[in-house]
Amino acid sequence: MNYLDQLNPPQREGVVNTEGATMIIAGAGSGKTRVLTFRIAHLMRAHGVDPFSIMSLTFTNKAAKEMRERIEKEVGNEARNLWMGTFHAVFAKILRFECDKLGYPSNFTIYDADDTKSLIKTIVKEMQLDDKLYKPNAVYSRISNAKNSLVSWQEYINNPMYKADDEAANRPMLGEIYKRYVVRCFKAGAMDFDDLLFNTNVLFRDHPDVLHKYQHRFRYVLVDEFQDTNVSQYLIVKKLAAVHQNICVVGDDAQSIYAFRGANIQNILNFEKDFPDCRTIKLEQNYRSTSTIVNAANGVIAKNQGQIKKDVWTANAEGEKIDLISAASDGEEARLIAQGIFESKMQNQWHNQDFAVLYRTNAQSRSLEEALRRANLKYKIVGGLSFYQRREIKDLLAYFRIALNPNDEQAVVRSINLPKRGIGPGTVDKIRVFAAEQSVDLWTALQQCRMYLPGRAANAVDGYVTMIKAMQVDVQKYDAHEAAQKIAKASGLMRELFADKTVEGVSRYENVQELLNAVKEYVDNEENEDKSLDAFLQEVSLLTGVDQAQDDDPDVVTLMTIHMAKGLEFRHVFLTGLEEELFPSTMMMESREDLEEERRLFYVAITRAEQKLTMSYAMTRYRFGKLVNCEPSRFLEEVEPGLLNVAKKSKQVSFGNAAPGGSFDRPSGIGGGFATGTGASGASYAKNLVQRPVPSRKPVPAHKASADFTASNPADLAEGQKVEHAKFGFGNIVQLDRQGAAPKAKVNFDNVGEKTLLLSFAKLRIVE
DNA sequence: TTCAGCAAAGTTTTT
DNA sequence: CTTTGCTGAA
Repeated sequence: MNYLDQLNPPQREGVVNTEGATMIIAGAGSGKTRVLTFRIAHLMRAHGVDPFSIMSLTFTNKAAKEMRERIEKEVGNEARNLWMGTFHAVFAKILRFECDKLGYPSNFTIYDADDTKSLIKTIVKEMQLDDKLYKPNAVYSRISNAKNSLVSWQEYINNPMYKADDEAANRPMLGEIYKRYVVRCFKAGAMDFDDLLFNTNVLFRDHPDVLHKYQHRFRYVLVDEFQDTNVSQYLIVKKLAAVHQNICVVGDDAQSIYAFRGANIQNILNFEKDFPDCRTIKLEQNYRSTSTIVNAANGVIAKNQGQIKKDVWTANAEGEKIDLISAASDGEEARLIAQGIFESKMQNQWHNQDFAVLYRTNAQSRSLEEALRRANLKYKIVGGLSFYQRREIKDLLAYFRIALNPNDEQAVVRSINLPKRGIGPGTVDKIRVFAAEQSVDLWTALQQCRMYLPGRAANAVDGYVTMIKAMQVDVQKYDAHEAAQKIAKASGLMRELFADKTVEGVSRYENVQELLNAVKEYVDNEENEDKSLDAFLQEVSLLTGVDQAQDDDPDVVTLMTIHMAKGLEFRHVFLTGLEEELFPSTMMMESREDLEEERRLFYVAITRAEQKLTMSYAMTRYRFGKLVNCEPSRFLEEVEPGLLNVAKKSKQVSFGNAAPGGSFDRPSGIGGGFATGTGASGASYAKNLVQRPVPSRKPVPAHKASADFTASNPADLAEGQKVEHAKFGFGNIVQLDRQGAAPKAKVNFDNVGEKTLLLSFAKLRIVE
């Protein structure tokens, strides 16, 4: 068995000991994916285990796909039959079979974060609560935490501890919101992400026969990235493995970076309690990185108190020192990074794909993108706004959803007046009120609109209902692609987008075409047995940023958040924005645990690098359009100075008296670590650098527009064009900006002076 | 109901 | 800097 020869002793132990409970603590770059793939291959090849009885849970769909491909190489296409995917995807699949037992329709909708937030918003509004206090994000994170800890709304309301907490936070109605939210989702036949796990737990708890079935089906359960599982997830796998006890979890407590989502390192400790005979294996040899990088990472993570003892080491060469770039601004930082990539490419004969630029927040990608574009370096952004989160895509998906589940409230709200059908928010409210008062389905309320709506609105709603009914027929009759095309056409969305000849309009139309292509691809893919639109939608709603179809050109620089980079590796990593308040993030700085999670994030970032690491920070950065002063991150001080190579590129920056071994200049009272203890540390010394003058507002003289005034198509506008505005009179276009989501024109008006107008809002008529 | 125009608020990380 | 939400006019 030659594959066993490719492994070191602990790795081999992890592969061949397939029976019983196993916990593999795998240091960064120690080959845990390799162990996991070989373990599964070994099960199938050496023990003849049926792939249908192996469940392997990963963190992203992409990880699952890669692992499946690697296993396929070992065992052939039988690997297809493995149950492999994210927790959410795998249990959504199981729930589809079983959820009638919980009272859900089998084609239940999955609400994404947008749907969830907008539902919470409407509930808060309906309860007439202060939306400043009950912000959707805050409310949802509270609900989400409850669900991930398996606290139902009943338990939540009855638990005086939660009540006290909420009252202390001035949000006494949270329990009621939780209740209404759950009820509303249930009525809409919808589950949010947390429900997929919560309801799986409910299913297994209340239906022993179902649990029994799956317990016996899955003889082997494997969990990757175990450190990032929450209580809800852990209980599911614990129950599943209770019969055969063949459970293998792989993780690294040092890389736990999802506590904000309910991930619980405690699971690792619980595991040893729940499976007392468990075999614990440590993988400590790092094969990925130079010793410089491994040592730097070790030094950093050693500052954390709570961790499992581990000694990550490497036999790799020392490699280059870690470069540290200090830039005067975020713009300069980006420029120096582009330059750094260019030089590294030349010097090492590396390609674009060998580079990754990592940052803490998505907002940081803008300046980096700009610099890379200017340097002619091809790049891709992983995550951020995914294709399926674009407005036009979500609009069309909303129609798909209604055709399958006409009670999907969020989809109805989204689509009912799009394109404009004369059904405004007032009418929508009336429909909702009727549904609530008569306690009927939303779909029933829509069909009975004549009973409570005035003629004109009722006609409009009737038209909508008729259209949906036709779509429902299409979905039953055709495969996903044909149905999707018919729905896209019938909805009127295509016509509206096609008519829009602006740059953005054209690209939106193309995006919709792209979605239809994706449906086609889905239908043509032999691996997908179920060709219905329903199946396509289920798959799509669980896609993540990393899962997206890669562009045609693989040789590109990768830009992404550190979170997205987990599990990946690159020859040369640039870690940017190492500034107090940004990284570690102010929002995270409420406790020692918070700081330690940020430090683990730093650790993850460092250990992505194979050959070379470059870190950078800027002294000033734009935030909310304001220039803000920044201080170097405390994390920089935690990197052993001997491993650092401070670039001398920027003259504006001094390191104070930072002789080797010294520390960075920092205002007194801040100190290293978290001496001040409060979340406010650091906030005191970041102040606005530039006070921008408030533009004086001139009164706008009235202008009588000509009677036949009509707006020009914004696409026809050009710089230098003479135009007339309905309100401001005549002027010349000084500058056109079609870059952003909202294109703008700067116009110099004869009477009013320069004004910047959003093109979509501008009533500009071209003057010959 | 729709739309232009203006004011205010918002940016952690993700399934 | 962007996006969202409100308001008054048609």
